[in-house]
Amino acid sequence: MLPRMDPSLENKVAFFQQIDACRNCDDESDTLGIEEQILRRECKAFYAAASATSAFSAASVRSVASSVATPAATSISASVATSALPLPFSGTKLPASRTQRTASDPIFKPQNDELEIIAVTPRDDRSKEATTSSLVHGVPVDGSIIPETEQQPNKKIARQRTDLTTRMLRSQSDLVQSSLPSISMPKRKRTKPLEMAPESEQIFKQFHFFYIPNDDLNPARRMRITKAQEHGATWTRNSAEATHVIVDKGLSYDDIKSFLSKNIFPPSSVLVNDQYPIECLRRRDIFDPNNTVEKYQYKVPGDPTLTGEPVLSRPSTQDSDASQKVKSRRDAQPSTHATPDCTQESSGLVPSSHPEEVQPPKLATKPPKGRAQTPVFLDELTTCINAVLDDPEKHEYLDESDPDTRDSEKEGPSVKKRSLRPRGNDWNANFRQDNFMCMRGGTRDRKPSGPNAGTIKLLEEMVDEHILSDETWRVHSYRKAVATLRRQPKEIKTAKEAAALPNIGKSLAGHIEEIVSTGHFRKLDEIRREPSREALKIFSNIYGVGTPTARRWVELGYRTLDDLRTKAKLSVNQQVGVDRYDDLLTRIPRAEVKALGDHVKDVAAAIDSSVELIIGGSYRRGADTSGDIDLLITKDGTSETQELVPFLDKLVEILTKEEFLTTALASHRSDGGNKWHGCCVLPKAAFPGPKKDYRPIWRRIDFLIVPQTQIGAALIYFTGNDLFNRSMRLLARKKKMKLSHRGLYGPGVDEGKDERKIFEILGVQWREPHERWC
DNA sequence: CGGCCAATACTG
DNA sequence: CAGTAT
DNA sequence: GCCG
Repeated sequence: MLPRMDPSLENKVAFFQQIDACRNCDDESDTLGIEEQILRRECKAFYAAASATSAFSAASVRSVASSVATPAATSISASVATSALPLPFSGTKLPASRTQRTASDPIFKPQNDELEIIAVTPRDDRSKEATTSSLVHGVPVDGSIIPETEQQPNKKIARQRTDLTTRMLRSQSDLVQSSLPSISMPKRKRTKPLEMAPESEQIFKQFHFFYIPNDDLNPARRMRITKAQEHGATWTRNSAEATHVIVDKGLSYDDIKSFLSKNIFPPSSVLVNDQYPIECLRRRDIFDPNNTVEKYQYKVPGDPTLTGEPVLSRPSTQDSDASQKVKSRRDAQPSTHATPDCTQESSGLVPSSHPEEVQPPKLATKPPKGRAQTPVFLDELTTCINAVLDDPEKHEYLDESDPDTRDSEKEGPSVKKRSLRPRGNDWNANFRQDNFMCMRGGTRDRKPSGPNAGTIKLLEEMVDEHILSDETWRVHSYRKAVATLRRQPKEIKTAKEAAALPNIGKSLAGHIEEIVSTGHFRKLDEIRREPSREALKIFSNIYGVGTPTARRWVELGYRTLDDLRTKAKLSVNQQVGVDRYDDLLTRIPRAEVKALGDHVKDVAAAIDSSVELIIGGSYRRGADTSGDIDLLITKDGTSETQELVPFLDKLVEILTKEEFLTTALASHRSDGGNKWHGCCVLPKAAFPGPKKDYRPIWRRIDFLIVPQTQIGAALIYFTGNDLFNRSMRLLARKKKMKLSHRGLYGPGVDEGKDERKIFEILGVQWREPHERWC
């Protein structure tokens, strides 16, 4: 699944780049624990009064915290509030996308949406999904499980919220009294006068920061406010003139939405967390918080614009579940769950009813300097696993220690900031005309811009070569270096300059200087000169062939696929890989993935209408094209894989018989065997164009049977992306737990059914499938 | 120096 | 067990 | 390859 999503070399490169980015996540994940703890501690303190029971187990605290972010009970009202929000967030996606996509889909299956299934978060099918989601992944999921967890927490939340509201209002009223928007500070005992930073560092000049809570009672916040003021910011208590709304750590969107809706904030204002100003200072630049690859780093937890979904449906936990699950809609229909409203075409509603909010195209970046003035909605693209990504050091400075140190901390340890390239899923591009670089309908795109674009380009090409050479760690280092380079605001010209940057050592620094000064990268040119290189690339793209085998063949003198066909001894799988070389390397349009999935679902329903099929992989993440199709098969009430084996056998048998499946690549499902790998082709009947033009393209397809008790973990695993998975697993390990496709295990922990709970237990903020691109 | 990009399952 | 794939 |  994940790995194969990018058969082509180019894609591989991109893939690795992503990995790199995620790696950071991983790195940071270590610290996540700390961060989390700090956050929770603060959160707890903040809501102290509200908390009835003081003695919470760590787990309890965690769940409370997470539920705070997504109280189900408030889902409906939340949506309303959200829609009414004056704040323009980025990313909200337009409704139109669905229609567009569908319409343009070449392989659209005319058949009704009957067997809906895919729970995915694809915006295209959003409406449907929402409707069907009721069943959700598993289980009584929505219905039973979630409710429980939410129930309790909600009450607390309510209390907390009240408190918060009070505080916010309080400051608000203060404001009224002292109409002085700017410089006047609340009556705060200012220990020390502001020590204004030099003019050159007054990066916040002309910006008005509105804090939530808008007071400086909290020492940490006071420091942040002071710091901001020293750099030119105006602390405003008038929401109407706010350019930035800075939300304290520990507060989720749900906590503040009612406040937001009760006050007027200019549509151009930006909603960010308390980390944003700090990062601006560090970078000495007002960058677009939505355009950082830091994923959610500067967003408020639960900010509807985070998810790519329409604001409308965002809120409840329920819908999130909905998005993940798939259901066989025929029966699902009646399903339940309330909130028909939400489910009700979010896509349709959103557009028409609240086009405005959704609208604000570019507000994230402030008017003045932001050099990275990319449209806000970009943030969706850059979304990633941020679960794991906070820079601990920074936080620590902020929260508990001397704020000054953070400034000095500029370069050093801050390796984290990585700017991911704007991944372009065309849906993002489509849904608004003012798009830009996201052209590309295939996969990720590369960003040629930037002061170091030229250098980056060559380094990335070298990465490709190193990948082929199987120099894993070198690739790793290059990627990190490229990431660092990518976020440099100025061109790095000398080795000295380069070496001063994190992740760039002596060696790479030299290469960088060479590239900048000569325009060439000799090592790259040399490697490229090797005639065997091309063959190596071709061979390693064959299914079933890795770099060792590819290299071996090259050494044997083979150079073309024909050489292999005639001279090499191929394994069964490799034979298929060679025979269908082009097919298997061809990306699968989203529409086809759906069509293929629908077909399987139809057959599956005929065998056993109670099984559920969920298309995972990149499709579930909303990708425009996929490298293969991953189908998760589960059924209510199952607790062991075995229980589904008969079904899988039957399914494969039928699909093979009707020639949907063309070949099996791995099917030994002896004991724990829980999967089937093979190839399939879209039935001619489903081909949209003239039948004579129909040409079956073999597609890689995987079936994975999963007992309902493990569907949550399986969904995580099969949704990826791999980087995301790795960071999750790493995090689990750091927390003395183990995460696999079967579940999350650890002392007192054994969760496999509920995807969301796994996130919770790990202390990772929930991320919709489409937010799991790293 | 050793770690860094995991955790497993199937093929041969 | 090495290699490949997920 | 970089980092600790």
